[in-house]
Amino acid sequence: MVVKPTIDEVARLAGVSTSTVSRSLSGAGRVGAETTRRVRKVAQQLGYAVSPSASRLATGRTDSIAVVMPFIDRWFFAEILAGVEVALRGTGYDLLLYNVKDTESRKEYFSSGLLRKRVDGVVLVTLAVTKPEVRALRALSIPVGIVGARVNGFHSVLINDREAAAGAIRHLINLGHERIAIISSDPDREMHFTVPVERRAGYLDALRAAGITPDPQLEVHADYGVEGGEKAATQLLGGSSLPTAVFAESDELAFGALRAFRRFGIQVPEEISVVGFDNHPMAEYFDLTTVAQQVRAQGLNIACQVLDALVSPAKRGASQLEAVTELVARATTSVPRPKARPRRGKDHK
Amino acid sequence: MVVKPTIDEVARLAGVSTSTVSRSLSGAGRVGAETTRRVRKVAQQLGYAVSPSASRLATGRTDSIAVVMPFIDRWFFAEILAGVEVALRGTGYDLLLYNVKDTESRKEYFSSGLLRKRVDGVVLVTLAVTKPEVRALRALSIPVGIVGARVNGFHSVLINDREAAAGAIRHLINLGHERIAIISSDPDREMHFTVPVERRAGYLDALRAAGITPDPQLEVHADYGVEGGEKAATQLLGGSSLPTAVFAESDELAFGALRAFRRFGIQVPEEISVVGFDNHPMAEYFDLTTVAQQVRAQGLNIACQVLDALVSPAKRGASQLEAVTELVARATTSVPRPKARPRRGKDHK
DNA sequence: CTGAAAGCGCTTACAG
DNA sequence: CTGAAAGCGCTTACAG
Repeated sequence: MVVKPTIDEVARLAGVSTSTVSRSLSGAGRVGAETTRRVRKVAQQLGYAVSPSASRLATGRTDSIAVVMPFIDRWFFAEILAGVEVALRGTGYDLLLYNVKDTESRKEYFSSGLLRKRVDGVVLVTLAVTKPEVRALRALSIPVGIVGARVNGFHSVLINDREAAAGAIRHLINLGHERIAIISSDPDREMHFTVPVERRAGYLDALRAAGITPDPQLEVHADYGVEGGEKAATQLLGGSSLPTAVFAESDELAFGALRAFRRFGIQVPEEISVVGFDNHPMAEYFDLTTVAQQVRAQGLNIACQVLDALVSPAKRGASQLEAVTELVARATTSVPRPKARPRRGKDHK
Repeated sequence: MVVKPTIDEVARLAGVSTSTVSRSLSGAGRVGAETTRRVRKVAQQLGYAVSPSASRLATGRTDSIAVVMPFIDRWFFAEILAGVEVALRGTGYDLLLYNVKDTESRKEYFSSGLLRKRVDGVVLVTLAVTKPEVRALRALSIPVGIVGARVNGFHSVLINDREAAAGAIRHLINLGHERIAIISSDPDREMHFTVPVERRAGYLDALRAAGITPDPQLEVHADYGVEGGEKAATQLLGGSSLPTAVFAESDELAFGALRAFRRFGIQVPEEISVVGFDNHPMAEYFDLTTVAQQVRAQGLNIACQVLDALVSPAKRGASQLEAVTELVARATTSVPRPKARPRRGKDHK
């Protein structure tokens, strides 16, 4: 009825003090059951809602969690966000979304203390935070969770990118491949993501462990997304000696590679094997062999860690979790074709 | 330095009153340039940040915008969200993300006045709000924007789904198709999305306008996503008479259909044409003919409308915008194969 | 241009 | 179990 019912209205109509109204509504206990019921009913009828601002000022809490990520419309990030949201739902915490892209906006973002007094906890997604940023975050003295990296004192969840990538390569090696190419995103980007670095390291690890000398010619960089993968794969095809298998840093790059191969009439997996990473929803569509990780679960997990730290600040030790990965062998990988005479340099040219 | 610098500290060190500190920091003017500079410097050194809660309580504003959507990890929604975020960035408004799924949580959500006193504006994404929900939103008396629907008094941005779908069908009809199937998502879902209804209506419009009698046999429903499309297309193939073209309500469904056809050895577009809707990033990959819409731009747009209403509440008339769509003809559509004798019922059986 | 003071709407010791 | 009152940290008329 009333446009802006106040706590005093409720108190008056319920015949109690505002203190009692507050206690009844917050369920803080120590209020008679009958009184509580009456107050709640009046509040309901009036459509009274506690003012979050006032409540926050009085308690010092913000009941909000910030999710900070460099992208929000890329599959991985949207998935993480969805996981965090699920964890927060029903807890009473609001989810504040922040997008920080370039290094510049990040600097401003973290140093300006934008987060200060604004949230009770932070979830960072795949942000390779710099030293000063870590310091700024620590100064907030609130729980910080981070997906895809490990930082001392922060909660974290991540996969072992390096080992998982190595596993993918071993899968190829076990099949008999020796000339294995890698399509990875450019690590020299401003964001300093660790994924390209780690997955490439795993690639090298596995090769070396098998006594295979990595061939720099078989390494190509790609821009983000399917088109990037297609371009990179095409570049690979232009090289002086062709690989028998390709490891793409992400499924999206792998999809692009598949397209390039199809376009050039190269049979997968007969002529070339392809393995991706992530188990993107479309991976099954393409029957792509890949390394599966549970992205959404990671989002859920990190949010739970932060929430938990908020509830019981006692346990000072920030938990560091590792999410499992699993090689999913599908139809884009097989044994290399039996020592086919290299067609090129023989029949033509 | 200080863990929790207060405004009084700043005032003392700057040798002014807290009022002046407040005015200097908010840039509300009427403060000497020199004073402002000094105050700002002190605040900076102390690492002082205004408390949003206190500020909000004092001003009555929340400087926050809520984005409410039924999904957050689906392409369309993530894209909208990204657009909204871009619009909000740098404006000082926080972006609160809410996910309401089933009807039940929605009822609770809107009626409980969770939004009340919590945000200055709301963006609803593809939520076919019910009458009571509209009422609850109106009662908030804050600007409301809605993507994908039109509601009296609310700002909106949407595409003409019906007409755009009809355009896609006309494209097929112009090519010579008459037996055109439709794969649409089930409109009887709890969320009451209008998209399936509208796009199907456009499909029927175009058929009728061309004097083609719609064949219920050519209508199939699909679950969300690629797999849903694949299943639906397969179902279509099992029908008694085959279509020469298929219109999928979304590109994702179309991708699934493409896969089904490939799996059954049916050539696209030679044997069957396929047209999707959305121009999903992967549409180009599949060379899919589709109806393009600018999703991110719609998110940006609706946020701008809401922001604008916040700045100048004078203009009471909520703006209703229509985003343009465009048929992108690619390689999955062509003229139907020349009156091939229906193979089935002749050679076998 | 600047300051003293009231007030925003809650929560929470402190008494009872 | 309940109430009166202080206080959370700002902003903003109101005076000057």
